[in-house]
Amino acid sequence: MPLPPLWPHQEEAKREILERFERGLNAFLVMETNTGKTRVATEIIQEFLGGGGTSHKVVLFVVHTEALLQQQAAKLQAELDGRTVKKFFGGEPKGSSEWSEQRWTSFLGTVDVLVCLSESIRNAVVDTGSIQPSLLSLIVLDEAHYAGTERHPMAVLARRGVLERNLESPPRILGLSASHAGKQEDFEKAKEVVEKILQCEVFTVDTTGFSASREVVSFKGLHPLSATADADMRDAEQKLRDVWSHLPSREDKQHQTDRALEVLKETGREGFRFFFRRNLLPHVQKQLETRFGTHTEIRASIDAHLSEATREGNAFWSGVSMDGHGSKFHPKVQLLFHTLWQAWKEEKSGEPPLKGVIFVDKWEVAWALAHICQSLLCVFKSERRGAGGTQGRGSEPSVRQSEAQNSSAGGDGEEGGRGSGEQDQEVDDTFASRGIEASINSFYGSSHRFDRQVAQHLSRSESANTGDSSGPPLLAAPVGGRAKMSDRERKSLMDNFRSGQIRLLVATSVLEEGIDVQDCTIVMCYNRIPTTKSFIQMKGRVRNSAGKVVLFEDDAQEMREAEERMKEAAATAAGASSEGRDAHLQSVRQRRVPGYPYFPEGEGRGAQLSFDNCVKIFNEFAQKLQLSPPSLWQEETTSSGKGGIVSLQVPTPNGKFKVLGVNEAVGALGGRPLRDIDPHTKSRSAEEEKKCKLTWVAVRLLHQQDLLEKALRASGSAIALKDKFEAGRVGVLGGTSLIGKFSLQDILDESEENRLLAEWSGVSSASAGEAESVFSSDSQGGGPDGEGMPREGSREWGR
DNA sequence: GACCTCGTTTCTCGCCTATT
DNA sequence: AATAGGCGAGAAACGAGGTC
Repeated sequence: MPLPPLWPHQEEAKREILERFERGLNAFLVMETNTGKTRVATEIIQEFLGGGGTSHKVVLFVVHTEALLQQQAAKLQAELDGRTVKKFFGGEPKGSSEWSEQRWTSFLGTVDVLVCLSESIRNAVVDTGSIQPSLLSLIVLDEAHYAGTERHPMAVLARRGVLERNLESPPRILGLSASHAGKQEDFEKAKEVVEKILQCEVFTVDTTGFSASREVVSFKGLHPLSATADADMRDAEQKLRDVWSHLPSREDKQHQTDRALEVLKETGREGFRFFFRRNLLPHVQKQLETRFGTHTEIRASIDAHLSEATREGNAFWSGVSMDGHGSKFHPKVQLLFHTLWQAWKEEKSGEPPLKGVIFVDKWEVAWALAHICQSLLCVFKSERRGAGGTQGRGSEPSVRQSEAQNSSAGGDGEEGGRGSGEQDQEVDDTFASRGIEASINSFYGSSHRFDRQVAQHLSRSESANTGDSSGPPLLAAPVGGRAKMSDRERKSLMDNFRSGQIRLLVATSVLEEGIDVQDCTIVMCYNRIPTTKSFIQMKGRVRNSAGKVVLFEDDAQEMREAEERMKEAAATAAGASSEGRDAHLQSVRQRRVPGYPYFPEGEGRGAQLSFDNCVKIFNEFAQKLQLSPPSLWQEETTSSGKGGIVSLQVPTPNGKFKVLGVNEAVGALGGRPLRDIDPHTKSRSAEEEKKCKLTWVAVRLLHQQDLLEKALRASGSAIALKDKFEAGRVGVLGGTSLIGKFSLQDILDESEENRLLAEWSGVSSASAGEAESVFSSDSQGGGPDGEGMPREGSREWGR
C-alpha cells in the first residue's frame, strides 16, 4: 500500500535533514508531537537503504523504553514495506548478549532496520564492541533530547560508538524530538550542549496550522485551602503515629505517615480515608502478621488494634475539610469534578467520548485519585441513567438546588485570604475566556452535590472488601512504573484504555512520553509541571484536535511562552543569515566532545571532598560493611564536656581495623595547619580541623586499599569520589564555592603524598609516637610498632 | 534485587549587603 | 566593626523512571 504524500512541513524537514548530512553534520529535528516525525524518519531511512548495492549497511532506530520499541517497530515495518525490520533489546534476539562480532555481522546482513533499546545497543557497540559502527549507515535517535546529558546511553552511543572513532565514513546521526531540551530551561544552552554531544545542528520546522490547536486551560491559584488546613494536617500526623505504634520498623512508620499525609494534602479527607482503609491498613496488617504470626488469638488482637485505630481515625478525620466550604474533598479535586463533568456533558452532544489522562507526581496520589475518579464516573453514569432520554439536561436542577444550598451554608466567611467576590470574578473570567460556562457558585454547588455522592460511593467500595469482581466496571485506574505494577498489569490497563472500557488513567510520569493513545480527549496535570519538555510531551498525549489540556497548578500562559522560547531557540540557526549560518556550522564542527569522566576545562568544577562529604562517605562505607557502631569516630569527653576526636577506625582488606590517632592523621597532612590550605577558612574549630584531616586521610587510605571500589560498588558517592581522586581534582575544603580551584597538588606535593601513603599503609614502619595498631595488610600482622594489643577502639567489629 | 539515570528538593556554605 | 539575613551554587537525598 503506497504511503500518503508528505505534508509540506514534512517535505521541509526532510530537505533540511539531507542538506545537513551533505554538509557533514548530523541533524536534530525538533517537531511537535503528532505532526509526523516518524514519517519523516522513514523517508530518510529510505534514502539510506538505497538500492541494495554491494556493501549492505544497517539503519539503527534507537528508542529508550521497551514499550516505545514495540510501537515504533510496528510502525516502521508498516511504512517500510518490503524491508526487514528487526528488534533488539534485552533478551531479543535470543542469546544476542553473548554474540560474537562475526555472529552480529552475519545477523546484521539480514536486517535493513534494527529498532533497538538505547541501553542494549550502547552495550553492543560501545561496551563489548560486538557491533562494528562501519556496518551502520544511519542512527536515528527517537526522543533524542535524552542525548542532551552526557551519560545517557544515547549520548554514549553517539560519542563513544561513532564520533570519537574517526571513522572513514561514519554513520549519520538523526535526532528526533518534540523538544531539544530536557530539564534545562535555558534553551540556548541546552541546544549548545546537545549540538556538542551529537555534533549536530538543532533545527525546527513550522507546523503551524497542521498541529492540533488544543485548548489549554489553567487553574493556577484557584484552590485556596481552608485556614485550618495546616493544623488539621499536623493533627492527622499525630493520629497516624498512634495507628502505627505497633509497626516493627521506625523507617516504615515514617514512610507510611508520609504517604498518608501526601494523600490527605493532595486529595482531601475522603480520598485519604479510602487510602487509609484500603491501602495503608492492609499494609500494616501484613507487617504485623509477618512479625507476630497468624495464630488465631494474635490475629484477633491485631484486628482489634486496627479497628480501634480505624474508629478513632474516622471520628477525627470526619471533621477535616481542606477548603473553606466544608467539602469532603480538596479544592483541586472539586475542580477536577467540575472539569470532568463538563467533558462528560459534552460527550453527549456528539463529541468524542471522554477519555483522559491525569498526571500526578506521586504514586499514592495517583492511587487515591484514581479511586475517587472511579466513583465519580460511576456517579456520572447513574446521573445519565437518571436523566433518561431528556438530552442529558439532568444536571441543571441539581446545580440550582445546590446553589441555594451553597448560599445558605457559605456565610461563615471562611473564604481564605481574598474576598470571595474577587475570586468569583477570577474564576468566571477563567472559565468564560475559555468558553466554559460556569461560575464559582455553580462550580462549588455542583461539586458539593458530587461530593456527597462520590463520598458515598467511595465508602461503599471502601467496605466492600472482596467483592471487586462483582462491582461496577473499571472506569478509572492508576498507572505507575515497574516498581508499582507489573508490565502485564500496565499493558492490560492500557489495552482497556484504548478499547474505551477504562475512561480515565491517573498516571505518574510513566505515561508522559511515547505511549500512543490515539483519541485522548483531555489531559490534566494535577501537580506542577516540572519542565517545558514535560508540558510539550503531556500536551502531545492529546491527539484529538477537539481535545483539551487542563493545568491545575501551572499557568498556561507561562507554559506556552516557554514552549515558544524553546521553539525559537531551536529555530535560530535555521533562520540565520548565510554567513552567520556558516560560522555556526563551523563552530559546531569544531566543538570538542568532552571525554568521560568529564571535568570542564579551565575554571571548571572539580570535586568536593568537604568535611561533611567525607564523613558521609565514610559512614556510608561503615554501613555497607555492617559495622557497629555505625560511626567510625571515637570521640573523647573531656572535663569541660567538649568532645574531641581522638581516633578513627579504618577497615583493612583482611577485615580488621586500624585506629588512626589524631596526631598521626594530622602528621599525614604534613603537619600543616588547615588554615594554610584553605585561605578562606575563618573560624574552623580545632575539632573540625582534626576531623577534616582525619577523614581525608581515612578516605584516602580506603581508596588506596581499593576498598571503596570493592565494598562500595553501589555507592554513588564512593564511585564519584574514586573518579575524582583519579582525576586529581579533589579539594579538601569545607565550602563549596572554592571547590575546584584546588587539586591534590595544592595540598600535598606528590613525593610527600607518596611517602605518607606508603607510611600509612604499613609498608614502612609507622611514625613514632602513639601509633596504635597499624593499618595492616594480612602479611603485616600485628604491625611494626610492637604494640600487640590494639587499643580498645580497634577491636574487630565487623561481621 | 542490584544497580543505573533523571529531575526536584533540601541543605550547606560562602559571599554580599544592610543594619546595628 | 560586627553581625544578621538574603542569595546563589554545588552536592546529596529522594523518588520517579529504567535494565539486566
